[in-house]
Amino acid sequence: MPIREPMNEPIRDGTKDRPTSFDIAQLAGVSQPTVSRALSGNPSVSEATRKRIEAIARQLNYKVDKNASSLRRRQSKTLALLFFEDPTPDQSLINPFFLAMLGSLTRTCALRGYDLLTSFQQLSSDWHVDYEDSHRADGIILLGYGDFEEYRARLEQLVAQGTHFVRWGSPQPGAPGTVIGCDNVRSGEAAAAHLLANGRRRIGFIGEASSHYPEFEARYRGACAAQAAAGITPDPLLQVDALNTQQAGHAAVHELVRRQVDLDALFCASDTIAIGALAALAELGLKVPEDVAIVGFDDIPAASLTHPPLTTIAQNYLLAGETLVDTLLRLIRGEAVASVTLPGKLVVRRSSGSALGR
Amino acid sequence: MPIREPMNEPIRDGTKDRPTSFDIAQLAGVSQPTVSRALSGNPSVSEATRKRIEAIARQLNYKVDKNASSLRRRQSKTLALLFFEDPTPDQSLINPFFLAMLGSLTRTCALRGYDLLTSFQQLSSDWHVDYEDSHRADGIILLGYGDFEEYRARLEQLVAQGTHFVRWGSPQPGAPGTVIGCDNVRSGEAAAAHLLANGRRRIGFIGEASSHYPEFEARYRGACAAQAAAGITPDPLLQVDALNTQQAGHAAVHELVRRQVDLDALFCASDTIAIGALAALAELGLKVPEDVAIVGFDDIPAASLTHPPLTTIAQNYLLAGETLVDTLLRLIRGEAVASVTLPGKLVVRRSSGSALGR
DNA sequence: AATAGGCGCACATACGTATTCACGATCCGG
DNA sequence: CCGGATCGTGAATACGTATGTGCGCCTATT
Repeated sequence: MPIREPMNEPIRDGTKDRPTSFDIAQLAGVSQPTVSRALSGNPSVSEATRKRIEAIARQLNYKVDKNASSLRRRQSKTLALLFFEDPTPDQSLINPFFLAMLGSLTRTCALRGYDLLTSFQQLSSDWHVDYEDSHRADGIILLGYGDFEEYRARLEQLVAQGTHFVRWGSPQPGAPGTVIGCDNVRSGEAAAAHLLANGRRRIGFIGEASSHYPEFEARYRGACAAQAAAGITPDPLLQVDALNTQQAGHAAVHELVRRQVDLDALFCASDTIAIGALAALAELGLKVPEDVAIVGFDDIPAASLTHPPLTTIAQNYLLAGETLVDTLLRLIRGEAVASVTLPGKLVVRRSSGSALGR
Repeated sequence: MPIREPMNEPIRDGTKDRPTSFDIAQLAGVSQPTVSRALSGNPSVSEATRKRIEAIARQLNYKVDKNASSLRRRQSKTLALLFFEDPTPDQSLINPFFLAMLGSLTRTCALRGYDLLTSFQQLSSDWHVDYEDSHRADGIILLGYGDFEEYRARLEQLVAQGTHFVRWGSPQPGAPGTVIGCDNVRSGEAAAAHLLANGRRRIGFIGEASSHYPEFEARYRGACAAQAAAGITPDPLLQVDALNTQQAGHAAVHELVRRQVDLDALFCASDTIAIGALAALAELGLKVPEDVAIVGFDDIPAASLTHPPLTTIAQNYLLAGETLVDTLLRLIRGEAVASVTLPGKLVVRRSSGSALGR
């Protein structure tokens, strides 16, 4: 027995339920499949019929049911965005750089006809949230996924499952999946080279040099390379580990003081860290840039507001978001994709001093 | 003819397709409905059967198909978040306060078992994006929807359609729908009272006093009330319209200079505006707070970084996000809800000077 | 005027899950 | 030892859209 007896006889009454393609079909005097084809631009529907159907659909404010459509089509036209946060004390603060990228991500998604599901995850949590397995999303974007080694197994599981995903990070040989990231090494080089050009010789680095944050480590490598090129051997005592928080930056400066090392510049692995460092230096009565020149990383909105304004490496978050989305879409379409490295750009402000040196 | 001949005979072969509840059913030796019941916690399934099914589901990494589930259940367990942006030149900058709220929103959604669809809309765009009509979301959260009068018709259409939505804004009598917002009037009062207590008598206001931004207008009303209570008649020349950008704040200060008005304090309708104003004052050689005391609004992260640090009204974005989500969920459940006004809190920093006055 | 071709549309069905209904088994009190 | 309640499960079907298949009609060709 057919579900709807005379096929086009609408069962739904005048209740507040949204109209379905059957309702449109009945009013247009066609079958339901024709409605579906007309609204999806299928050329096998005549222009006259299409116009008629479209008019009725608009009039009834008919919208294709996304669930039914996704179920049948076997694709959701939705991407999932997963922020992984560091376990910061304040649960609400998100890496400003990622927030800046968010605008670009949603906009690009919209332009490509995709919706974006946003979610925050604890690094520790079982993020087997499986957006793709449950057909909620066609692919996944991972942000802030710094703890690479620790979670490598999970990423490899995603790859094995055939899940479509891209992540923002540090492109590394052998890393599972597709990675979009800033050229951290070269940008680190540029930052250090800038400080060297300003006459600085004892350059400290605040940020994990371990592989916990591959990006930070790459920035440090670049800074070391620049110093080596200038004939300077980086002093390990000048490097302090720090998470990506102002507090950590603040504490790191005090750690350097405790070590009684001589330094005339600081390269901070992120602007957030640099802001904490600036505060600590101010408390200690050290002048920036006269006593200590500072360079940050990210060019977050607050970077131009610090005192003095922060010299930093700007990441192109507009391009970053676009690249993440478009790469993921290519992956979903089954095209071959490669990891992408985007350039960073030195933005000189007052915190790094003039070329005349200290 | 039944769709699947012997009901539990799986049609899908060993391809990379995800398993369905039929697959689980066959392996567990039960019917598909039992699998559905077991996994959704239906108590009419025996504990033994449930355990068996759960084990198999976990082993196969089975996930309920969200589309099929939503289609059948007629609810998506998803909320849509729509950011409405002012037409700022830089398409990428979002109101920092809203970004701060984003974390709270996603977290609250996750806790309540909901997904969050995020989208940016141009104020001008036809945002008949109809997330609820297409059954993509069960309800909608509107942020940054300041242009109240102009779009009132659209909001009323949403109400008429029975769409579930809440918006962040200024609770006003007769406003369509449910509104969650800060107590802008009282907060404006507090800001002005603070300046008055510090001996200021000529208090300027930067921000739309028209209804374009109802929130800004309410803040201005509060400030006027506080001055009136102190026996001061606010000078209309001391009020300058400004959009919510640094550029506008900057320009507003120059406008005040052009008007040659006497002023010893500025209450800015947002921190973003205040930051622009600070920059303009610095250019003009005016000292903050000695010459001009400043109070902002929002307490965005950058507020504590300005020079001098900005006195401002903090909005509790954690509570705000929670309230938005929970109110919307009550609306969806069909419960009666009322608009909510949340308190703002004065955060005193250096930009407003000491109690000793100018 | 007969036929080949194509165009436009209807029919049937698939997508995977949730829910209603009914039925058999078990349990209990009388 | 029997009737009714209770529990656990299977059968059937609904949710709304998209698509493969095939049929009728209209036009163009001989």
